[in-house]
Amino acid sequence: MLINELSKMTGISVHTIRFYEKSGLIEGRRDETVKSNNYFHYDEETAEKLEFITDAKSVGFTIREIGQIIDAWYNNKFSKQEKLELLEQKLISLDQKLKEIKAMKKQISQFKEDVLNERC
Amino acid sequence: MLINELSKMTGISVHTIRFYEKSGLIEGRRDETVKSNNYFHYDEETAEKLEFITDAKSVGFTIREIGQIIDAWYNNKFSKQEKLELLEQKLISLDQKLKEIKAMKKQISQFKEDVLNERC
DNA sequence: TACAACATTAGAGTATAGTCTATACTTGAT
DNA sequence: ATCAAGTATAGACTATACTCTAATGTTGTA
Repeated sequence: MLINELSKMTGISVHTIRFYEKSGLIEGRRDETVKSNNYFHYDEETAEKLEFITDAKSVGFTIREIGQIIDAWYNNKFSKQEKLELLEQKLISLDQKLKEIKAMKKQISQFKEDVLNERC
Repeated sequence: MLINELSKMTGISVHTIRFYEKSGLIEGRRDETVKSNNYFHYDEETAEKLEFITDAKSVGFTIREIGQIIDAWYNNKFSKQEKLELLEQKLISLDQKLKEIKAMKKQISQFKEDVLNERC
């Protein structure tokens, strides 16, 4: 599919998709048999990656981190051992985030208590 | 205390503390009895706020959101009802983040499985 | 009194992650 | 053939959250 269809499928703007491509997160391929244009073609896997990017961004991963995770899964830039270590690190950082969020929930619940009881 | 002491106490740079002050998150007060300078003085509560800001940033709240939470707790810009609603909204958004992080953990665990079993 | 350390303000610079504009070419329906 | 809609590239612009510099004044200790 071309970029417009990919954009509609994923809800990510054409501009942003191009930005992700320049950032190395996804990669379209050109159809060498077509000489009249140099349009990029994208497959289902790219759509999957874009959905993953959306989810990964919302949990706070940066573009760079997301790129590493994608490389650890879809590509072969890393050895098996390197991939496993990288993914394990990300799992650890997610556990850390879980802890921080739970602590923040407690703090804000306490704020609510304080407001309810006119303690502030 | 003066800004340098506050900085050392909290581990936040003087520059960043000033940035937070300009952003309305904290507020020093001037000692009106001292005419020779216009130094700002900060209290323990400001140090607490800065610790809260650090925690709140790490769970992904923006400066604007953090400002609202601080206003809902330390100040009286909002009515009791408004404060409770704002804090409740933040609790809901934290629950949402928890869900997203748990889902992301599952996804990355699956990536790990795939790498282990050479499925990618 | 000298002077290093600290204070203030205004504004410039940086990094991240987009978002948009301009220019130019291609495609597909009428 | 025409023309709206789609595509590519380069680069400008924006928002957020810092981070730093310059200029200038103040404080406290030797």
